[in-house]
Amino acid sequence: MELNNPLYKNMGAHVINSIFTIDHGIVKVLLIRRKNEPYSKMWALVSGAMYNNETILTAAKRELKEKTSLQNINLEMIDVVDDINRSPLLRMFGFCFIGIVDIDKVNILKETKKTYDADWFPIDNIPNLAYDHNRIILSSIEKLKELITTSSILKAFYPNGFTIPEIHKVYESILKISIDRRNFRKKLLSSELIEDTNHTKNFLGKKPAKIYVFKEKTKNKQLF
Amino acid sequence: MELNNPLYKNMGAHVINSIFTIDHGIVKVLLIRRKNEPYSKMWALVSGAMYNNETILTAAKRELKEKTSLQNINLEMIDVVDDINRSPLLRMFGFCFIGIVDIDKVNILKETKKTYDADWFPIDNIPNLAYDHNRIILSSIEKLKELITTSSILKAFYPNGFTIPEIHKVYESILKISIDRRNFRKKLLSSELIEDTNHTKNFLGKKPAKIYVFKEKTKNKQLF
DNA sequence: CCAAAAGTGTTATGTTTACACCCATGT
DNA sequence: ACATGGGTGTAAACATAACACTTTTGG
Repeated sequence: MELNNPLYKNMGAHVINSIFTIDHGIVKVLLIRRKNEPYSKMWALVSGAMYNNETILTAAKRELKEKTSLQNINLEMIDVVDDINRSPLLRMFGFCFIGIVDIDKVNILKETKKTYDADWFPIDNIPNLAYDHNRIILSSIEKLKELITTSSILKAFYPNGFTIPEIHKVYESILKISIDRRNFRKKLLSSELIEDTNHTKNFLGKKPAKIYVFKEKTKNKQLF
Repeated sequence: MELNNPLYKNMGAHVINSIFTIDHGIVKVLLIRRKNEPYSKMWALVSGAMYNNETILTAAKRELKEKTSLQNINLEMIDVVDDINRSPLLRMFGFCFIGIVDIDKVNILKETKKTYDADWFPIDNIPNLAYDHNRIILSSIEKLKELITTSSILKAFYPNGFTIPEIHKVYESILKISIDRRNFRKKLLSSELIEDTNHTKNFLGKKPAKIYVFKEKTKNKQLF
């Protein structure tokens, strides 16, 4: 490779996180409001420029932490965007990630050095976003549906285990379908993706529900 | 983004193509022998450095054409590798693509400005490769299996249509399983991924076989 | 003892597997 | 006419879908 050829270098990269949650049955995505140019004051996915001495995943986690304080979130790369003019400043790749968090267990920073605000938006009601994030959030929503049926992206969402009725609602919210309770339970159990923990979770005035966890190995079986 | 920060730029990218074919039932991958440093004289996947004024896919196709003369091949990005030191010269992303061609319909250039040789290697017998291509070819083989069961990557392999017995052998070769002829036909037909062309293909001394084509829309249904 | 949600079983329906015979062609 | 591989149908096994009752808890 002729390193003196300027065509071979002078590139940079963004990392762009679509962080989802489920809030009372509504699927929501985390957005931040930018302070800096370009696209100052606009809402955007949790994103930023990557350093050339870190890995892509490290950059994604760093940006997420810097702009929202979220840590230890499982992120999965789902796409690379590379329109030549997608950034007005420099040729920038966009590495897109997806993650899912429990809204009740996280506390989002409202303002940071580079952001004015941060909030959860229902995926049916997303404001106009900076860069090419309008397109990216749409493909992330599609990918979320795909991931939930073939892999257990939900493992990260329920690190301490989950009950089957809980996760049932999550599937219904994301896929926008309704699934028979009893058949859902049977399918999930027979998939061998989850296992019983011998613990139960109590809900007020209701029969306690068994707590399950995702097994380590993912078999990549299509569920729905 | 503070453009004067050197951490934000000075990156480059490789495009790395795993081109597969099926030669008399054996799955093979296309390798080239490098002329230039680094890794001069070593075998490698069909790859090269991307220009900062082209898209990633354009770069992948350009490299494929420059080093093998192959054109109009359908390429799909399957992975991004980003170890910080994967290239000794510069921070380089590696964008990995997969493609599949019909060995009887292509003619590979043996030598180019940047390559000494090019050849097809059975995937069970691959020489030591340049860069991190040993790892990449392994994940490409796994991805090939995955793609063949969920999408019709074979569409590009059979642009003029195929017969069911032909494609049946391809599935068996790649997945290394045996599938009942009659059930294979039924599953593929009922998947609605393919349609009859009302043409037939003659084989010497055998009953002519119907020619099918893949439909445009891919439904992403898991077949096996 | 009542309401609310968790947990279980059974039958019907659809899908996949296993398997055997007939058909069109070139020699 | 026969050898070779293409094309079709059917019954058994298995998986999925539809559906109703019992259990545990807090109030």
